[in-house]
Amino acid sequence: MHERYGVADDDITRRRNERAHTAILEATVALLREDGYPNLRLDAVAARARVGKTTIYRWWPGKALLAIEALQTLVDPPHVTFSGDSRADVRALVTRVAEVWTEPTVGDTLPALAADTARDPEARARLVELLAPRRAADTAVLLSAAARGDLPHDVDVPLLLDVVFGTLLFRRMRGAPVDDVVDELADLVVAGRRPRVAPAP
Amino acid sequence: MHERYGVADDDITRRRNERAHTAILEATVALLREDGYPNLRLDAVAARARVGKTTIYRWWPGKALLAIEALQTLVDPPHVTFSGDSRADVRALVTRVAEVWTEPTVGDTLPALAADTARDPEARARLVELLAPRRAADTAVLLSAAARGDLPHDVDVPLLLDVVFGTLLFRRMRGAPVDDVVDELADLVVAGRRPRVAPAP
DNA sequence: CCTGTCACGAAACTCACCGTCTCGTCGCGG
DNA sequence: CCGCGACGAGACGGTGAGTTTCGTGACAGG
Repeated sequence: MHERYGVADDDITRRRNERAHTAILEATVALLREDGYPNLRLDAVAARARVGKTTIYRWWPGKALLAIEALQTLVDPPHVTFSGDSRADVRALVTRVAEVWTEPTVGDTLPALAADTARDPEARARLVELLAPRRAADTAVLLSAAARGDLPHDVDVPLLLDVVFGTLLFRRMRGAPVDDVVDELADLVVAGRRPRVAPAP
Repeated sequence: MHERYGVADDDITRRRNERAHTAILEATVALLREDGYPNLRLDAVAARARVGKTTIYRWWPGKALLAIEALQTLVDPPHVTFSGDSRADVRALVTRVAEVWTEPTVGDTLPALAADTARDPEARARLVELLAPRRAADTAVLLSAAARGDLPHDVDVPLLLDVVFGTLLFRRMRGAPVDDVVDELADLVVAGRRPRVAPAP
């Protein structure tokens, strides 16, 4: 065949369309925020991005994968700083998670995507990848706390992260307040202290 | 008006159709299990239940509410027994939750419903109600453990339940094993013991 | 300067499914 | 025997996903 086909697909395909590419992702984020994933129409994305629907389908196989890539920027961890105080670091971690889940674009879209990709292992894998950078950053926080001796040396970090992510997401899903439990959750992680009800004022 | 309108709607409406009513719910459960919520077609429900689509829409406003009611029987708690041993009771609780979430009909459908009802507070309320009986039963378990002195007397029961439900559901959503963490989670609840990695065999 | 190529935007199109509507049937009470 | 109302079947309109078609403009090579 021709030699040009030897180059990576992305290099060939995406050279021309920087503008369209980012415009599509931005439009998707905006519409996810306004209408939610179930009401996201690709016609609307195309219209807002001033792009033909063709262009969208040239790069993404469908609605789900487009939404996943669009969420990436929102979910990626900001800068994670280490204070050296495990309690403070973990509390910051929990707060960051609460913020992401509370963001409507993420908190509502994520369960929708989980449902949409339930029967498509490949798409599901992509969805899990979406959280990978954040999980990596948060893993580092817990490992550093463990190294400092503030967590058991053989602590199951992934499971402990699931406790934080899962508890907050579940509260979001059932409409319970999320921000209110940050401290209790941080104490649970860092001290094994089970949550108490706030004393009467 | 006529006196017959004084009777509750259900009594009037549902007298005639016992058969159709249960057939619809059973068909919905079966199709949820086979195809998943996103692929659930009401035409298919009607066909399998040998019922006109009209009959479905006579009683349910749409797909979401029908699915919620169909899940009810699966989510309702079986018999909850108290052994008197808090650790054993809590472990049984966690196991029950893991079983429900693992059941594909529930574990896949619940996030989908959460997404579908994100912009409809009334439907969302119904969805939360779906879990109410189970939550009530599990609340009793934790309260009895607290009364026995095995949990702090002022323990935040709802939040602790969110930890159990949320952690397991989140693991299910991200494709991680659910059954494997039952013991660790039970220990977290009953002793504040943070999860450890299993020692090498 | 001309020409072929290729990605693009716009829009028409197909297909599937939701929710509604129509119609003929059947069971039940009067 | 008659009439009412719920029923099953299926046709219908509307909406949105994903595909196809077509005309345009940017760029490269001659």
